[in-house]
Amino acid sequence: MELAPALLGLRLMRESAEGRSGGLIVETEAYGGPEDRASHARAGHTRRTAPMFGPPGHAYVYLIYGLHSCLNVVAEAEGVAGAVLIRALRPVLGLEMIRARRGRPRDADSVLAAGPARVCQALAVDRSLDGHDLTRGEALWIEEPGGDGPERLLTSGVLSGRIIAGPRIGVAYAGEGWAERRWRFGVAGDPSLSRPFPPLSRPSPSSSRPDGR
DNA sequence: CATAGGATTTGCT
DNA sequence: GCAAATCCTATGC
Repeated sequence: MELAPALLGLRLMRESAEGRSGGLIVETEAYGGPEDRASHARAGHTRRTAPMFGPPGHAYVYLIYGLHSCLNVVAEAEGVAGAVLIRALRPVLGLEMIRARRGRPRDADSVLAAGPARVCQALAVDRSLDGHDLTRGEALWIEEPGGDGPERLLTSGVLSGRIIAGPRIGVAYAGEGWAERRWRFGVAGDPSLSRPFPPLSRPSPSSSRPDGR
């Protein structure tokens, strides 16, 4: 859980035959172990979820709806299930490449990786990278954003106080309070968020319907 | 062994 | 706003 907000502002990098591309992590979601009814690990240690129980800092990449890949960073010590879904990036490197992979020439740069499956398509991440070590700086890795440019605006100092939390997306089925937990984190106001965060509201019976979808 | 459904995106109504 | 696309895991008989 602590890892999810900590990843905000870091750079996710990809090196492939086409060259290097990457972006700043601006939205994440935390998933727990078997006790978390919204987590893939709810079914325990299976072939598919094995990376979630593996060493931290490795990737857990799965296929959803038969066509989209999603990337997680394994979060807990080996043997303990937990992972952080990368829900959105702000693209900063290899824009041409990213645009070509996405195949949507008319989209604004900011939305090219605004969504967990878009992140994977933008950086050409698929299940061949399932279990990949993200700490070694090869093929796919996470690093501190150095240098200058717009990235500096997202480094930790400025970032603190700009992190917002909300309920996780698409887990209404979980019930028992797991669906309501605010384990989705994002950089407030960032143009690359996958969708808005619901306003933090006092229960006002008649007026609103804080949906989340 | 059969089947239901999903941590999503897109395009059309 | 709604449904399709499409694979594979998990679950139940």
